[in-house]
Amino acid sequence: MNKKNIKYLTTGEFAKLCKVNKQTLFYYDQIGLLSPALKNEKGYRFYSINQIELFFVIDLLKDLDMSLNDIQQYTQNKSPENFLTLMYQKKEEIVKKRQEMQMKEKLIETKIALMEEATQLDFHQITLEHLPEATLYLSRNIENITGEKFVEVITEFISELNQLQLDTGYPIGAITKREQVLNGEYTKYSYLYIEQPQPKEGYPYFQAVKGDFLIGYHIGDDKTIHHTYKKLLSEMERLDLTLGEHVFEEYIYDTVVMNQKEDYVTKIMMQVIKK
Amino acid sequence: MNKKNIKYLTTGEFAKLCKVNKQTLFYYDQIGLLSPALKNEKGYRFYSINQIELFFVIDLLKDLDMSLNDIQQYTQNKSPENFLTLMYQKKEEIVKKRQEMQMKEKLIETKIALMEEATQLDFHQITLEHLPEATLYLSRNIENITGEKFVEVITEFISELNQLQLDTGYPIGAITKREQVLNGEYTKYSYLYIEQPQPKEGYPYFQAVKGDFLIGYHIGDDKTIHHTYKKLLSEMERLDLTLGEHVFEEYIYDTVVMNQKEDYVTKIMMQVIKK
DNA sequence: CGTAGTGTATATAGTAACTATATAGTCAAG
DNA sequence: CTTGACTATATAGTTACTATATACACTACG
Repeated sequence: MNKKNIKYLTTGEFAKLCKVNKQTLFYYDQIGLLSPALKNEKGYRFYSINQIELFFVIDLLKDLDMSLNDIQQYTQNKSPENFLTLMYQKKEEIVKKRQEMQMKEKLIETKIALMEEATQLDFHQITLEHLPEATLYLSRNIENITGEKFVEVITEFISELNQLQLDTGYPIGAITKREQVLNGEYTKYSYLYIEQPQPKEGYPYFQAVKGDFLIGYHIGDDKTIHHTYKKLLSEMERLDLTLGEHVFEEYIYDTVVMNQKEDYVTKIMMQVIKK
Repeated sequence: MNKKNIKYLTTGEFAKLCKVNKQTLFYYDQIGLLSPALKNEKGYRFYSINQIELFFVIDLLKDLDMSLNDIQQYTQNKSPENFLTLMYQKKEEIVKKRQEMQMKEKLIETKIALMEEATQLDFHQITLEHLPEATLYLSRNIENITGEKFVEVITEFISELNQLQLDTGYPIGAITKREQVLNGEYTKYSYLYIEQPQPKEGYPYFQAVKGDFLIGYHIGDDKTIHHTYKKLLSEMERLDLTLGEHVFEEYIYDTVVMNQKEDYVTKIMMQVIKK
């Protein structure tokens, strides 16, 4: 900003230039963050035009989640060197933030795709489908685990998702082994999982076997899920199929889109082998 | 989120899972945004594990600058359709936000580059340089303009920069015509400008004539800039050059990095023609 | 020259979304 | 049966404004 500094701006004018409330400028003056170049004997504030540049920098820093207090640390120690240090630091932060934003964009896209898909489904239909290979990120084994330990495992699992940026927007599901299912222990899960459509290298993934799945939907509380399992198992027999290694369970509709447990929908995917 | 819903989490456990303060969950319960699945007779809260998914969605929406109040509008009208509508809307917003972030990343890069360059300069040196063609975005003419009108023009100019996303991080400079400079009216500027390294199509730009420039730096208040102009003009004569069409002025160090006007540095670029 | 209308100022209170603190009740382990 | 770690509520404090009330100033018109 530059030139014609003959002319000073009143608080109102400067506020308009900055696109902020006049009160905000009073506040900035009060806390000593950005004071007008001049004050006349009546207490009227006058800002020089080039102060807009400083305001823009303050606004930028604010946008990068810097507190006014921290910004003031800089404005009270202005220098080309300190400015450079600050900018280098903020550069790093903004790059990280942009990447996070891109992740979240993807996440929203996935949520949209999943929900669009869900609205097309007939939850009363049982289908036999061939699923292509998918990569799953697994939790620790949770087969024989106490309540307390379970909280620990799931906290760890979710921490990992955040740390390794594996939260793709796909639902967190649960895997049961054939053994338990044949025993009627439908909710004795072995692992939690989340699908990784673009798996990163170097993490311990579980490569889900591609293959044939008998897919059905359970409407309602998990407590009654055995009904749906029984229906699926009898359909399996009817189609002359045998149960494969694993069963996958994930929520289609959960607390995010429904108010009552009665309206939740769980997708059950039974791995099957054609005799 | 899923499974093993046999086990409920206490407020402390759930807070850890969500990576927030316990107080925040009390607060969310209080305002009715996210209440625990259960409360026992002693008032103890118990969250079901799948409530983490709802928390994550709330957290995502918050991250996209949605107020808790607005989020509550959704949570009180949950449905797959409303969720989709919301997500489509937020998708648009996040795309816009990501683009703004990318602009700001560029802006910071430019500020760093300019400041690094500045720290290398010898402000007492007058140099003759050949500058490549640069594209400038210009303000309205400000040659014979009253103080009031000037505020109007500059406000308009800055609004345009924001609206058309032309704030590249380069300084706002001022152009003077040969006529005024020869008359000794060094601060009778004709236009404000900002450099556009990657000019977009379809805007009325001023294509800066590439050519030879005599470049000097003024240290101190603009009020004394005539001294530097005189030095530059006499150096021009010494080198047997004639003044070209325009003179460009921009701040190298201003209120952003310096406290006093005495420390400001202005770069003066005089277009010259070799005889 | 007085007054209406707009502008400026200060002071104070209110807002959102927490965060911290104080006080008290609960529970499980030794 | 007491200690220590948890739970709860209630209240006050925080940040970065935003709104409101009141008073003074400046300008333009009749």
